[in-house]
Amino acid sequence: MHTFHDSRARYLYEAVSNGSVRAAAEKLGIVPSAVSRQISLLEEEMGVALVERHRTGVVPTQAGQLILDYYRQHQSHQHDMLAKVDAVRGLRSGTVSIVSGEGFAQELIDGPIRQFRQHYPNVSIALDIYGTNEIMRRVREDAAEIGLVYYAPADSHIASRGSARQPMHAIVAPGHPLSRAPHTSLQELSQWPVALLQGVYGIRQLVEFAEHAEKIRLSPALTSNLISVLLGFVTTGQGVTLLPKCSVTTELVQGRVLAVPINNPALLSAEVQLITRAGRQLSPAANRFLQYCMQGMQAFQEAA
Amino acid sequence: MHTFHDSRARYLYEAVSNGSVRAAAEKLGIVPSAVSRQISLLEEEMGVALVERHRTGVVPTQAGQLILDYYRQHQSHQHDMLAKVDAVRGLRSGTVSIVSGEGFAQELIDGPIRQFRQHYPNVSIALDIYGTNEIMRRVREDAAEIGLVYYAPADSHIASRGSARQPMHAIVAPGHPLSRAPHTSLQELSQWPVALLQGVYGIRQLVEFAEHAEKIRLSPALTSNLISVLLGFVTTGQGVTLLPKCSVTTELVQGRVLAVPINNPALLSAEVQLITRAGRQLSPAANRFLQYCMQGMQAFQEAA
DNA sequence: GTTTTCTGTTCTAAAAAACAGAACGCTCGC
DNA sequence: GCGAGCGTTCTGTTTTTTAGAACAGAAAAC
Repeated sequence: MHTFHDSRARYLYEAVSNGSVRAAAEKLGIVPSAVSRQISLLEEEMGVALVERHRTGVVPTQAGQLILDYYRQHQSHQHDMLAKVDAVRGLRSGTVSIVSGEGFAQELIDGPIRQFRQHYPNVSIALDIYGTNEIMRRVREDAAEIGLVYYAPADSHIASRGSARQPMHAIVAPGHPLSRAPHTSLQELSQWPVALLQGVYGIRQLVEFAEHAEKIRLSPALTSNLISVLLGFVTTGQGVTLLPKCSVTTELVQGRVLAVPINNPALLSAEVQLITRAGRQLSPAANRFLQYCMQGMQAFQEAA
Repeated sequence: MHTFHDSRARYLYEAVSNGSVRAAAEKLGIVPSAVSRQISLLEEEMGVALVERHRTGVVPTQAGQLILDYYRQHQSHQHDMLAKVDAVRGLRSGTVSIVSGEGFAQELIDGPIRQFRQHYPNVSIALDIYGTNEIMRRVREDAAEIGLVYYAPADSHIASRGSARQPMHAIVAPGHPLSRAPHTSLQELSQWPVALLQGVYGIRQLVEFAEHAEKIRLSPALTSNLISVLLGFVTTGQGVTLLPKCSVTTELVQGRVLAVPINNPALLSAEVQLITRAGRQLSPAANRFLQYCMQGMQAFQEAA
């Protein structure tokens, strides 16, 4: 028995459904001889008669009935599958996976994610928080489709799909001596106890780059892997930390902290990068989400 | 979206399963470009990318994965269907439907049906008992595949697939005056009370034909639609009945009745007919059962 | 840095499959 | 007998699929 051709089963189905080969041919928009031939070929392949030929038309044999039952079920399954694919294509289904640094999570959730979910409520979003290196690795290895990262190291496997300037600021408590200053400098900051992220984070790496450029060394009084820990250090009046504004938007509007610009070329020109793996074909959902992110970043940059 | 080609889904499946287009091509015994092209066509039809092309091979997208899931399930269903068809073809499944007169049921069950069931235990047999006219109608209208009928009227829609001489006998009880006679005649029978089947039965119609030919009228003391009723009339010593031997085999071997030949051309040349609808393509099972019936009839005729 | 060696893809011509159209055989009912 | 309906068969034509070579890209080996 050779391979079964489902297209031929359709001819059998139409012939039996419409009662005759000629009626099936008319419905299918082809000539009766083609229908007859395909049914004959199917019978040849199956090694058994599938229809009885009468003067009045055709009726299925036992074997033919089995194929018809199969064909109807098959059509149903195919229809279901096509609906699922169409849902993915039409962004009525699917998942978009994002990895970002902790500092962007709040902005993402309150901005692009909220908007995207309003338009495509059935698309699931996976947002995972990691350090810079892990973000790069996950995007590179397709564990996530989209990455949002600060101070991304150059990587030929990674493509930047957009960026926004996010200058580093000194984050201080409202009563702090620096809170009134219009701007500050690394030199000035070195006089205060400083809390910084761990070295695996891009924010920290950028700070170290600036330190190196200015030949100034900030001795961190506290390091952590969570921004909220640094903010606790600041809000309790123990010192300052260095973060982009977007990482502390909530605390800024609440007045719990203040952000003071830092006069340093590297820190001023710092950017947040929207990345994907180079050459990757993103899912329709991820592609659309990317557009929302780029719009959000543009708006954020204009507002700043 | 055009019609979905399952054959193309196979190329997608093999490409993903084997990790690369080239490996799929080798497994399928075709050239990689053909696989690549078919996948591209499928993507074009679906309007969405189905695989991501990497240096190392291909991996499915979300939409591609949906098609793969569908394809695996589809393959399973197709396999099941093919197994069922193969079972019908190999007589490991299916049904053969038979209609016969009451007089042949016992012979059928103890002969062809028993043998057929030994060889093909998984084929179901439907044996229904009707009068001659109803048997002819059911075979003609495909309500049954095979008919076994006595004194079948000519019918262009009905094809005789075999026949056996079954002379009509006078059935009498052991103590009856006729029981010792080597043969009898219609004339002689008219002297006794007679039990006959209803007019719709071929046996009765044959008797009436013989009556007409000899200008003798048997006035039936009892008519019934069941042979067992006639036999009850006979075994209780109330009179005689007219039946072929095969209708009373059980009672003959038990000695409960005796069969006396009747000197009448029509009754002597009576035949049982094995019939199917003319031009009908019988199922494999019915075809085989027909062979068993023909063998059985031949053996019965030789024994008689 | 260059070459090699894997990917998948594209292109044109050839092979295969499906189809169109006419003619045929058959059966029924007129 | 004859027309009308059915499925089938046959012979070209059209469409679809495949073969084969050449190409582009990227990683690994030289």
